Formats: sequence, C-alpha cells, structure tokens
Amino acid sequence: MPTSARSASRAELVGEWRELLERHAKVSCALEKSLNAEHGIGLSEFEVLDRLVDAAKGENRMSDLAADIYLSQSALSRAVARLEDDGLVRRAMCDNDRRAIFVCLTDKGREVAERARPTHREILGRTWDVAAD
Amino acid sequence: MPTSARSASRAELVGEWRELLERHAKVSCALEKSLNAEHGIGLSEFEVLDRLVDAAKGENRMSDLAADIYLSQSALSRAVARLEDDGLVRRAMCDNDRRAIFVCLTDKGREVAERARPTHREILGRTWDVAAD
DNA sequence: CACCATTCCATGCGTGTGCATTGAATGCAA
DNA sequence: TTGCATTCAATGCACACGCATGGAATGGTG
Repeated sequence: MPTSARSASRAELVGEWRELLERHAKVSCALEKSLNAEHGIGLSEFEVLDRLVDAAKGENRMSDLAADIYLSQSALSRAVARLEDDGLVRRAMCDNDRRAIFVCLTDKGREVAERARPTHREILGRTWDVAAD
Repeated sequence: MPTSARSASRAELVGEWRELLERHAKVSCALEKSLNAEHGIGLSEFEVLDRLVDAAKGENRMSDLAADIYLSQSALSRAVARLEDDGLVRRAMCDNDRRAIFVCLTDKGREVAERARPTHREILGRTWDVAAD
C-alpha cells in the first residue's frame, strides 16, 4: 500500500494535497531549524550529504545528484557551493568528460553527515504526525 | 487509515519523507506553472482564494487565514497584497478590533477562484502519482 | 577537418519566503 | 487615569529558489 490512496476521489485528493502541504511545511521548517542550529547546515545541504554518504563511491556527478533529488539543477549547484565553502564537500574534475564535476565528501563532511542523521530522524519522528505541536 | 503509516520504522519514515518531498516538488511546481499560465495567480494566491470561497462569510481575518494555511504570517500578508493588487481581494477594516483586517473576495476574485479550481484539481490528479512524468 | 546540436555546470536576475522588528490598537492592572 | 504586556498586520532584510542564459566540452555529420 503506497502512501497515496490510488482511488481517491477529486475531493479526497485535494484533502490529501492539503495534508501534504501542511506536513511539508511543518516538517521541513522544523528540520531546517534543527539542522541549522545543531550542525550548521540547511535541509537541502543535508539531503545532498545524505545522498553522498549512501552512494559513497566517490563517483557522484552533479547531474546524477540532480536527478535523485528534489532540487533544480541550479539549486543543487548552489547547495554544493555552500557545502564546499563549509569544507564538507570537494569538487573534482572528471577525466572522461571534462564538462562533468564529481562531488566528493570530505572527512569533515562525512563526520557532519553522520552526526546530523540522528537529528534528522528524530525531528522527522517528532513532527510527522499532524496533531503533534 | 490516514496517509501516514503510524507504525513506520525509522528507515521507513525517512523513505516516506523523501517520497513526500519528491511529490511536493513535482506537484507544487506543476500547479505553480499551470495556475500562473492559465489564471495569472501563484499557488499561494490560489490557496488563499480557495479558503475565501469556502468560508465566504466575508468575515475572514488575516490571523484566521494564517492559522488555516501553511504560510507564515508575513508570507500571507504579501500574498494578500498581491491579490489586492490584482483586484481579486479587498482589505476591510474591522470595527470591533481596529488592529485586525478582514479579507474579502471581490467579484473578480470569486470568478478567478472558480475558474482556477478545475485546473487545480486536474493538475493535481495528473501529477500526484510518482511514476507519471 | 569544420560545423552544429547537445550536454554539463555556473550565474544573473527576479521573486517568494521566514525571521525579526515596527507601529498601531487592545486589554489588563495599579 | 497611566503604564505595560500582548496581539495584529506590514515591512526591511537576507537568503534559497527557479528560469533563462552563458561558456566550455562533447559527439555526430558532412
């Protein structure tokens, strides 16, 4: 059973959409604040780091990341730029295709990512339910 | 059965969250574009208009709207300002409490809201499922 | 080879957002 | 009454976003 009710009527769909909007606003706002306060990164930056830890092969092109994430290509480019400024990530040339850029975790980046994960999961669990304030 | 799986494990919750992020990005982006192209309003503006049509008593204070919607107080204030510039909404004084502002639909506003609703529902139905591109 | 469409990433620009603050209006308490 | 904390909506500010564009590199075609 996926999250979406496949046979939802129009009205039900609108209701689900409003629920989604509300939850999105509440959760992402809480994540943004906590990640920023405790680890000095935003939600977009966390999502990028998180992907990099999983796919840790060191062969992550910008374009691959962009496909996996909800960010536009330009937003990703800037998120990576911020991560690079913070020393959490490094841009590397790709010898095969010199248009492409590899994004690599630094040691500091991996460290921050792994410390941030518990925070992420905790806030997620705490704010997921609509009722909870 | 609500949208959320109440007993989701940590990993499942993260998965659901990513799904939500993806869907939110896809749907809201599509809504934004279609509403703008066909009716000249953004998604936030549509949400405000939609609330006003439902609660059409003419007694909608900014603060009440802010509570019902995923927008911050300042974002709502600006959304209403844009709607007012477009002549879709009118701000009225509240005699009981002269700090408060009533937001009222104009005829044009009601018209636009009612023409925009089908678009909204259609785009929602078309983009809701993750697989659909 | 020369040419051109395509792909990749970065960036200028306009816009919408949240946070913090402002100023007005209110309500309560001394 | 005066004084002060609270509530309401608007706004300055910084910032992240998407769109559109740009330059570099690539791949194919004549």
